[in-house]
Amino acid sequence: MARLSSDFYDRDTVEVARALLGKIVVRRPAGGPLLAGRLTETEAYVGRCDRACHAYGYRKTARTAPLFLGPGHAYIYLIYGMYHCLNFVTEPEGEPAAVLVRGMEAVAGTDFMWRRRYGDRPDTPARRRNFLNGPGKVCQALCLTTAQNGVSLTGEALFVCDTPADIGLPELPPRREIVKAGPRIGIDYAGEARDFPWRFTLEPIP
DNA sequence: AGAACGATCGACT
DNA sequence: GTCGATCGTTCTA
Repeated sequence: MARLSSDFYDRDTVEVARALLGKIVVRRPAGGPLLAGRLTETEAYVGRCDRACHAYGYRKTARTAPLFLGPGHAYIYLIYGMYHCLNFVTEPEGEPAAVLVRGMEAVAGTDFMWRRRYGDRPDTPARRRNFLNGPGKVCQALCLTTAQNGVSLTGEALFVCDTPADIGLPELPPRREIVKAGPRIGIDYAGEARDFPWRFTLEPIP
């Protein structure tokens, strides 16, 4: 299956965060169906210069070690004691940095992901709106926990590809969309980095 | 050893 | 809009 190689991630993190929008994240959970989503919201985190990054100032600890594995690995951590966040490690090896996945649209395995999020609760407009629009929600739907922390994105369990055709699915209809940049969410503690416009969303053109 | 806190979410006023 | 849940990581002593 055609997937993005480590070269895709081996460059400036802000560029990767933008380039990932519209791409397809693919997950094969053990004993579950193929899951896929179209990325609609990302954020860049750069250890070298960004107080909001867990590896700010090249801080290497047990938690941040995956950020030093080099481009094309997953960095997944537990937050607030109950949710997980998925990141793709970027930049050349030795530069700890990553792109946080904050949102996506379901492409494959939708029913399975719905069950992961809501169990048997029925479909409502509010639940549709809030299905996959947050980092913890994405990990819940994709069955991602720290068990997958550090895995290579060139493996089978988790990777990104350009289009659904790359995994044998029908192409999606073309859409009018633009990339919007803005400040990142939930990092008010991060000093000057608080205002970096490193959050990217894919928005419909009005 | 102990305390503070967090790249969140959902329930509730 | 506010607030609590819940626990690993990190820092301080």
